[in-house]
Amino acid sequence: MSKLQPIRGTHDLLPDAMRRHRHVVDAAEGAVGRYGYEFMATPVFEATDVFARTLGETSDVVTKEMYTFETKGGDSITLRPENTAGVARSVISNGLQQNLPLKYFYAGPMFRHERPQKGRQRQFHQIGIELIGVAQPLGDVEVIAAGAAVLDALGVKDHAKLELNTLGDTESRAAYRDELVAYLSRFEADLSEDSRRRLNNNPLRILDSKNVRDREIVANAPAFSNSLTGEARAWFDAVKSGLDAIGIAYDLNERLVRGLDYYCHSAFEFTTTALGAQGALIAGGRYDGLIAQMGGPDTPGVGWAGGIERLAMLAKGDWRAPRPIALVPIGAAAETAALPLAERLRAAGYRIDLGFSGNVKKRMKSANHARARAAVLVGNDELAAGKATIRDLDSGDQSEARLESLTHALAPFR
RNA sequence: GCGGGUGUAGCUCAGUUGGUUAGAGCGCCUGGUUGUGGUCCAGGAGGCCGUGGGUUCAAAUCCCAUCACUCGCCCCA
Repeated sequence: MSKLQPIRGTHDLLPDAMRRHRHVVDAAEGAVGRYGYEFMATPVFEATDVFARTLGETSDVVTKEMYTFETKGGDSITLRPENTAGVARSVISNGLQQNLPLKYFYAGPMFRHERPQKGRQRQFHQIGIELIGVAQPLGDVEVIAAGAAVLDALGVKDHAKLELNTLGDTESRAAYRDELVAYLSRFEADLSEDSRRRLNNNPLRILDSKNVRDREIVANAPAFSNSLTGEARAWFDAVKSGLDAIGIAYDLNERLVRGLDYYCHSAFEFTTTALGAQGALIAGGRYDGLIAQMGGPDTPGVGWAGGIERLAMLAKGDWRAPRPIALVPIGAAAETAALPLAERLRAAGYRIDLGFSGNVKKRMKSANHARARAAVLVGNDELAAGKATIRDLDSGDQSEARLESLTHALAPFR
């Protein structure tokens, strides 16, 4: 094992892994493209404020997981831990509220300083979509449907189930928060340390605690659904009936919460049990308050993000490298002729392997290693006759073809 | 940040109660084949046994520390 290792929590994407990775991105782009979402990208780093203010000063991501640096000019910048804040910033920066609704798809690296685990890295990659400027429950439905379509395209639908909850509107949440804090305060001494801390700054998160004692206490907590305003309830009902109408099954989960203030109405996760502790494949929700909170015009939004590595581990497909055709020159004269011949075949769309050195045996061996479909042998005999020998490397059959008509003769091996 | 497991060849792994030149399979290289791959045969290269310290006549093996990976907690995608 070499001493020179990548930074903890980061991984190289060698071609085998990269093809798998690309497949997730391409399949997702295709799926959400049918809903009108277009590929875009924001910078990998942003001013620290973009994340610190929007993700909530108390969230784990902000308090202990961000990669934050000071620039030579003295500004604080942060490697993005997620992409929604960056998209929101972009909407404001570019004055995009003039073109609503916006439908964006993104894919790229995110950075969180967490303890690495299976399906959890410090540099990881997400795909995601954002629907900005739609203040109707139908927006939530479409976003969720697009997520389901991505899972379907990747062949992982069977591994995933959709969990759904509502966080209501601001009024509902404030009312519930008071009620919940009142209830939990009676058990403050019994709560876990984490949950006691959350009691002040993030009480909804306690509903999500995995601590056994916390769960017992939470089991009898007042239900959020009772605090919903009529408007919030109607919104949620509309989302549910929209999903029903297109046959997307979901499990209601009142424990599914988001700790961040700007989240409202729909919160959802496509989860799996196939990846150990890392259950979330795609997670998202509505964030109507976000853009306004960042200083932009009051603009609603809803979206989700999915972990590419997690999806790639479950995705079904064939990731082998595409098969080339090997061009095998024999002798000095043939080597000279091979280079322009290779270029001509490449220009015609063929994937041509032309080795840099080696005798026939060596070149044939590496052709086999590259899983080439065919080898094109060109030696003095062939050159003199203006021909090439084509060997089918699967069957071993050989035939001859005139050099001028090679692009046609190789068609079966394309 | 907290707990458990694991670190031996490029990869997957053996390695006895501590004992002499640390092994296998796969992969890689060379040859058997001067213009023909896959199969077969023969040969070869490649290891500071994760790193540092300790115990011992002697450490891949026992002890301590450290780093990395991994599983779980936490958090999330």
